[in-house]
Amino acid sequence: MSPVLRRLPVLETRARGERCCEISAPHLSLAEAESFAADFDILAHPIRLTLLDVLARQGGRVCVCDLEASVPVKQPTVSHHLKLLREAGLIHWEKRGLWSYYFINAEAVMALRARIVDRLNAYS
Amino acid sequence: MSPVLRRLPVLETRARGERCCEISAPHLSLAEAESFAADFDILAHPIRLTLLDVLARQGGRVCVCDLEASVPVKQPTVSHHLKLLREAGLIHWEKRGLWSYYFINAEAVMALRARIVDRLNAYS
DNA sequence: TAAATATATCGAAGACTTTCGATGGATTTG
DNA sequence: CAAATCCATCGAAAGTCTTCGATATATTTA
Repeated sequence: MSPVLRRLPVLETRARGERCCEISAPHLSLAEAESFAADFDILAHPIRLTLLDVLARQGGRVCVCDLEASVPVKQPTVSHHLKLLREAGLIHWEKRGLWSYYFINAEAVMALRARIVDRLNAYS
Repeated sequence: MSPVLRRLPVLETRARGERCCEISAPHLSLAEAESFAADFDILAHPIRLTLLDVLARQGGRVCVCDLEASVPVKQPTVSHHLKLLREAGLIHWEKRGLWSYYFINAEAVMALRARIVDRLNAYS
Protein backbone atom coordinates (compact mmCIF):
# COMPACT_ATOMS: atom_id res chain seq x y z
CA MET A 1 0.00 0.00 0.00
CA SER A 2 1.37 3.38 -0.97
CA PRO A 3 2.11 6.03 1.67
CA VAL A 4 -0.55 8.20 0.08
CA LEU A 5 -3.27 5.62 0.56
CA ARG A 6 -2.18 4.79 4.11
CA ARG A 7 -2.59 8.43 5.06
CA LEU A 8 -6.30 8.48 4.17
CA PRO A 9 -8.99 8.08 6.83
CA VAL A 10 -11.46 5.25 6.59
CA LEU A 11 -13.75 6.98 4.21
CA GLU A 12 -17.17 5.57 4.92
CA THR A 13 -17.07 5.86 8.70
CA ARG A 14 -15.83 9.43 8.94
CA ALA A 15 -18.21 11.63 10.90
CA ARG A 16 -20.27 13.90 8.73
CA GLY A 17 -19.27 17.53 8.56
CA GLU A 18 -15.63 16.73 9.30
CA ARG A 19 -12.71 17.64 7.09
CA CYS A 20 -12.05 14.76 4.72
CA CYS A 21 -8.31 14.91 4.40
CA GLU A 22 -5.26 16.53 5.83
CA ILE A 23 -5.05 19.18 3.22
CA SER A 24 -2.51 21.93 2.92
CA ALA A 25 -3.53 25.43 1.96
CA PRO A 26 -3.08 26.03 -1.77
CA HIS A 27 0.47 27.18 -2.35
CA LEU A 28 -0.76 29.30 -5.20
CA SER A 29 -2.14 32.67 -4.10
CA LEU A 30 -5.17 34.03 -5.92
CA ALA A 31 -2.99 36.72 -7.50
CA GLU A 32 -0.51 34.12 -8.73
CA ALA A 33 -3.31 31.96 -10.09
CA GLU A 34 -4.74 34.96 -11.94
CA SER A 35 -1.38 35.81 -13.41
CA PHE A 36 -0.83 32.26 -14.68
CA ALA A 37 -4.39 32.18 -16.00
CA ALA A 38 -3.63 35.33 -18.02
CA ASP A 39 -0.57 33.58 -19.49
CA PHE A 40 -2.76 30.73 -20.69
CA ASP A 41 -5.60 33.01 -21.72
CA ILE A 42 -3.66 34.96 -24.32
CA LEU A 43 -2.87 31.63 -26.03
CA ALA A 44 -6.38 30.24 -25.70
CA HIS A 45 -7.68 31.33 -29.10
CA PRO A 46 -7.11 29.67 -32.51
CA ILE A 47 -6.75 32.97 -34.37
CA ARG A 48 -4.06 34.23 -31.98
CA LEU A 49 -2.22 30.90 -32.16
CA THR A 50 -2.28 31.07 -35.96
CA LEU A 51 -1.07 34.68 -36.05
CA LEU A 52 1.82 33.77 -33.75
CA ASP A 53 2.56 30.78 -35.96
CA VAL A 54 2.78 32.91 -39.10
CA LEU A 55 4.92 35.55 -37.37
CA ALA A 56 7.25 32.93 -35.89
CA ARG A 57 7.69 31.11 -39.20
CA GLN A 58 8.27 34.26 -41.14
CA GLY A 59 10.88 35.40 -38.63
CA GLY A 60 10.73 38.99 -39.82
CA ARG A 61 8.07 41.61 -40.30
CA VAL A 62 4.67 40.75 -41.69
CA CYS A 63 2.08 43.31 -42.67
CA VAL A 64 -1.53 43.15 -41.55
CA CYS A 65 -2.78 42.43 -45.05
CA ASP A 66 -0.78 39.22 -45.15
CA LEU A 67 -1.79 38.23 -41.65
CA GLU A 68 -5.38 38.86 -42.65
CA ALA A 69 -4.94 36.49 -45.60
CA SER A 70 -3.84 33.71 -43.27
CA VAL A 71 -6.89 33.58 -40.99
CA PRO A 72 -10.64 33.24 -41.61
CA VAL A 73 -11.76 36.50 -40.00
CA LYS A 74 -12.08 40.10 -41.19
CA GLN A 75 -9.55 42.87 -40.82
CA PRO A 76 -10.96 44.53 -37.66
CA THR A 77 -10.89 41.16 -35.94
CA VAL A 78 -7.28 40.60 -36.97
CA SER A 79 -6.40 44.04 -35.63
CA HIS A 80 -8.20 43.22 -32.40
CA HIS A 81 -6.23 40.01 -31.83
CA LEU A 82 -2.98 41.72 -32.79
CA LYS A 83 -3.73 44.35 -30.18
CA LEU A 84 -4.22 41.69 -27.50
CA LEU A 85 -0.95 40.02 -28.45
CA ARG A 86 0.77 43.42 -28.41
CA GLU A 87 -0.64 44.27 -24.98
CA ALA A 88 0.59 40.89 -23.72
CA GLY A 89 4.03 41.87 -25.01
CA LEU A 90 4.34 38.86 -27.32
CA ILE A 91 4.65 40.86 -30.53
CA HIS A 92 5.95 44.24 -31.60
CA TRP A 93 4.87 46.47 -34.42
CA GLU A 94 6.15 49.24 -36.54
CA LYS A 95 4.39 51.50 -39.01
CA ARG A 96 6.08 52.22 -42.32
CA GLY A 97 4.21 54.32 -44.78
CA LEU A 98 0.74 53.00 -45.23
CA TRP A 99 1.54 49.61 -43.74
CA SER A 100 1.82 48.14 -40.26
CA TYR A 101 4.44 45.46 -39.79
CA TYR A 102 4.27 43.03 -36.93
CA PHE A 103 6.97 40.76 -35.59
CA ILE A 104 7.48 38.29 -32.77
CA ASN A 105 9.04 39.36 -29.48
CA ALA A 106 11.05 36.15 -29.12
CA GLU A 107 12.30 37.01 -25.63
CA ALA A 108 8.80 37.57 -24.33
CA VAL A 109 7.64 34.32 -25.88
CA MET A 110 10.53 32.46 -24.25
CA ALA A 111 9.75 34.02 -20.88
CA LEU A 112 6.10 33.03 -21.27
CA ARG A 113 7.11 29.49 -22.14
CA ALA A 114 9.34 29.31 -19.08
CA ARG A 115 6.53 30.45 -16.78
CA ILE A 116 4.10 28.00 -18.33
CA VAL A 117 6.50 25.06 -18.13
CA ASP A 118 7.22 25.86 -14.48
CA ARG A 119 3.54 25.88 -13.67
CA LEU A 120 2.83 22.65 -15.53
CA ASN A 121 5.76 20.96 -13.82
CA ALA A 122 3.97 21.59 -10.53
CA TYR A 123 1.04 19.51 -11.75
CA SER A 124 2.53 16.11 -12.57
CA MET B 1 22.32 43.68 -42.50
CA SER B 2 20.56 40.46 -41.64
CA PRO B 3 19.25 38.10 -44.32
CA VAL B 4 15.76 38.75 -43.03
CA LEU B 5 16.03 42.47 -43.65
CA ARG B 6 17.67 42.02 -47.07
CA ARG B 7 14.72 39.90 -48.17
CA LEU B 8 12.20 42.69 -47.56
CA PRO B 9 10.98 44.89 -50.41
CA VAL B 10 11.59 48.61 -50.23
CA LEU B 11 8.63 49.30 -48.05
CA GLU B 12 7.58 52.77 -48.99
CA THR B 13 7.72 52.33 -52.75
CA ARG B 14 5.81 49.09 -53.02
CA ALA B 15 2.75 49.43 -55.23
CA ARG B 16 -0.43 49.66 -53.24
CA GLY B 17 -2.65 46.61 -53.09
CA GLU B 18 0.28 44.23 -53.57
CA ARG B 19 1.23 41.46 -51.19
CA CYS B 20 3.70 42.82 -48.69
CA CYS B 21 5.93 39.86 -48.11
CA GLU B 22 6.74 36.42 -49.34
CA ILE B 23 4.65 34.65 -46.82
CA SER B 24 4.11 30.94 -46.40
CA ALA B 25 0.69 29.58 -45.65
CA PRO B 26 0.19 28.94 -41.92
CA HIS B 27 1.45 25.46 -41.13
CA LEU B 28 -1.17 25.20 -38.45
CA SER B 29 -4.58 24.11 -39.74
CA LEU B 30 -7.66 25.69 -38.22
CA ALA B 31 -8.50 22.36 -36.58
CA GLU B 32 -5.02 22.11 -35.07
CA ALA B 33 -5.20 25.69 -33.86
CA GLU B 34 -8.57 24.98 -32.22
CA SER B 35 -7.23 21.90 -30.54
CA PHE B 36 -4.22 23.75 -29.11
CA ALA B 37 -6.49 26.61 -28.06
CA ALA B 38 -8.61 24.12 -26.10
CA ASP B 39 -5.45 22.91 -24.33
CA PHE B 40 -4.69 26.44 -23.20
CA ASP B 41 -8.32 27.24 -22.47
CA ILE B 42 -8.82 24.61 -19.81
CA LEU B 43 -5.87 26.14 -17.92
CA ALA B 44 -6.97 29.73 -18.46
CA HIS B 45 -8.87 30.18 -15.21
CA PRO B 46 -7.50 30.89 -11.71
CA ILE B 47 -9.98 28.60 -9.96
CA ARG B 48 -9.09 25.64 -12.19
CA LEU B 49 -5.37 26.32 -11.75
CA THR B 50 -5.82 26.37 -7.98
CA LEU B 51 -7.88 23.18 -7.93
CA LEU B 52 -5.20 21.42 -9.99
CA ASP B 53 -2.56 22.79 -7.62
CA VAL B 54 -4.32 21.40 -4.56
CA LEU B 55 -4.91 18.02 -6.22
CA ALA B 56 -1.30 17.80 -7.42
CA ARG B 57 0.15 18.71 -4.02
CA GLN B 58 -2.09 16.33 -2.16
CA GLY B 59 -1.15 13.52 -4.52
CA GLY B 60 -4.10 11.39 -3.48
CA ARG B 61 -7.84 11.85 -3.30
CA VAL B 62 -9.40 15.07 -2.13
CA CYS B 63 -13.08 15.50 -1.41
CA VAL B 64 -15.13 18.37 -2.78
CA CYS B 65 -15.62 19.91 0.65
CA ASP B 66 -11.88 20.39 0.99
CA LEU B 67 -11.48 21.68 -2.54
CA GLU B 68 -14.29 24.10 -1.81
CA ALA B 69 -12.39 25.35 1.23
CA SER B 70 -9.37 26.17 -0.91
CA VAL B 71 -11.00 28.55 -3.39
CA PRO B 72 -13.14 31.70 -3.00
CA VAL B 73 -16.26 30.44 -4.81
CA LYS B 74 -19.32 28.46 -3.78
CA GLN B 75 -19.87 24.74 -4.07
CA PRO B 76 -21.82 24.70 -7.39
CA THR B 77 -19.04 26.71 -8.97
CA VAL B 78 -16.41 24.31 -7.68
CA SER B 79 -18.44 21.42 -9.09
CA HIS B 80 -18.69 23.23 -12.41
CA HIS B 81 -14.92 23.69 -12.72
CA LEU B 82 -14.29 20.12 -11.59
CA LYS B 83 -16.62 18.96 -14.34
CA LEU B 84 -14.66 20.93 -16.96
CA LEU B 85 -11.37 19.47 -15.70
CA ARG B 86 -12.94 16.00 -15.74
CA GLU B 87 -14.23 16.45 -19.29
CA ALA B 88 -10.74 17.56 -20.33
CA GLY B 89 -9.44 14.32 -18.82
CA LEU B 90 -7.08 16.04 -16.39
CA ILE B 91 -8.69 14.63 -13.24
CA HIS B 92 -10.60 11.54 -12.21
CA TRP B 93 -13.22 11.08 -9.56
CA GLU B 94 -14.73 8.41 -7.44
CA LYS B 95 -17.75 8.42 -5.15
CA ARG B 96 -17.47 6.77 -1.77
CA GLY B 97 -20.44 6.97 0.50
CA LEU B 98 -21.55 10.53 0.79
CA TRP B 99 -18.32 11.98 -0.57
CA SER B 100 -16.83 12.59 -3.99
CA TYR B 101 -13.08 12.24 -4.20
CA TYR B 102 -11.09 13.81 -6.98
CA PHE B 103 -7.53 13.08 -8.04
CA ILE B 104 -5.09 14.15 -10.72
CA ASN B 105 -4.70 12.15 -13.91
CA ALA B 106 -0.93 12.57 -14.00
CA GLU B 107 -0.56 10.95 -17.41
CA ALA B 108 -3.08 13.29 -19.00
CA VAL B 109 -1.37 16.28 -17.41
CA MET B 110 1.99 15.14 -18.74
CA ALA B 111 0.56 14.65 -22.22
CA LEU B 112 -0.99 18.12 -22.06
CA ARG B 113 2.34 19.60 -20.99
CA ALA B 114 4.10 17.86 -23.87
CA ARG B 115 1.64 19.25 -26.42
CA ILE B 116 1.90 22.74 -24.97
CA VAL B 117 5.70 22.71 -24.88
CA ASP B 118 5.79 21.52 -28.49
CA ARG B 119 3.54 24.33 -29.58
CA LEU B 120 5.47 26.97 -27.65
CA ASN B 121 8.73 25.70 -29.09
CA ALA B 122 7.38 26.57 -32.52
CA TYR B 123 7.08 30.19 -31.45
CA SER B 124 10.59 31.17 -30.40
C1' DT C 1 -5.21 69.15 -53.32
C1' DA C 2 -8.22 65.09 -54.20
C1' DA C 3 -8.56 60.22 -54.42
C1' DA C 4 -7.09 55.90 -52.93
C1' DT C 5 -5.31 52.90 -49.61
C1' DA C 6 -3.92 50.39 -45.12
C1' DT C 7 -5.25 49.68 -40.82
C1' DA C 8 -6.65 51.24 -36.02
C1' DT C 9 -10.60 52.11 -33.37
C1' DC C 10 -15.53 52.38 -32.20
C1' DG C 11 -19.89 50.48 -31.09
C1' DA C 12 -23.28 47.06 -31.29
C1' DA C 13 -24.80 42.30 -31.65
C1' DG C 14 -24.30 37.76 -30.47
C1' DA C 15 -22.04 33.99 -28.27
C1' DC C 16 -19.88 31.98 -24.57
C1' DT C 17 -18.42 31.74 -19.55
C1' DT C 18 -18.86 32.27 -14.81
C1' DT C 19 -21.38 32.35 -10.75
C1' DC C 20 -24.79 31.04 -7.51
C1' DG C 21 -29.45 29.94 -5.33
C1' DA C 22 -32.47 26.23 -5.58
C1' DT C 23 -33.29 21.53 -6.16
C1' DG C 24 -32.81 16.59 -6.16
C1' DG C 25 -30.65 12.08 -5.75
C1' DA C 26 -27.87 9.23 -3.02
C1' DT C 27 -26.19 7.81 1.33
C1' DT C 28 -25.66 7.47 6.16
C1' DT C 29 -27.04 7.54 10.88
C1' DG C 30 -30.12 7.67 14.82
C1' DC D 1 -38.07 5.35 8.46
C1' DA D 2 -36.82 10.39 9.23
C1' DA D 3 -33.37 13.69 9.38
C1' DA D 4 -29.07 15.18 7.97
C1' DT D 5 -25.46 15.54 4.75
C1' DC D 6 -22.68 15.67 0.41
C1' DC D 7 -22.52 17.21 -3.93
C1' DA D 8 -24.14 17.07 -9.00
C1' DT D 9 -27.12 19.49 -11.87
C1' DC D 10 -30.37 23.07 -13.35
C1' DG D 11 -31.59 27.60 -14.72
C1' DA D 12 -31.09 32.41 -14.54
C1' DA D 13 -28.37 36.57 -14.20
C1' DA D 14 -24.30 38.92 -14.98
C1' DG D 15 -20.06 39.40 -17.08
C1' DT D 16 -16.67 38.80 -20.73
C1' DC D 17 -15.12 37.82 -25.38
C1' DT D 18 -15.52 37.71 -30.30
C1' DT D 19 -16.87 39.47 -34.48
C1' DC D 20 -17.80 42.80 -37.89
C1' DG D 21 -19.72 47.06 -40.32
C1' DA D 22 -18.80 51.75 -40.10
C1' DT D 23 -15.72 55.29 -39.42
C1' DA D 24 -11.44 57.90 -38.62
C1' DT D 25 -6.60 58.72 -39.31
C1' DA D 26 -2.46 58.69 -41.65
C1' DT D 27 -0.09 58.24 -45.79
C1' DT D 28 0.83 58.14 -50.58
C1' DT D 29 0.18 59.20 -55.32
C1' DA D 30 -1.77 61.52 -59.31
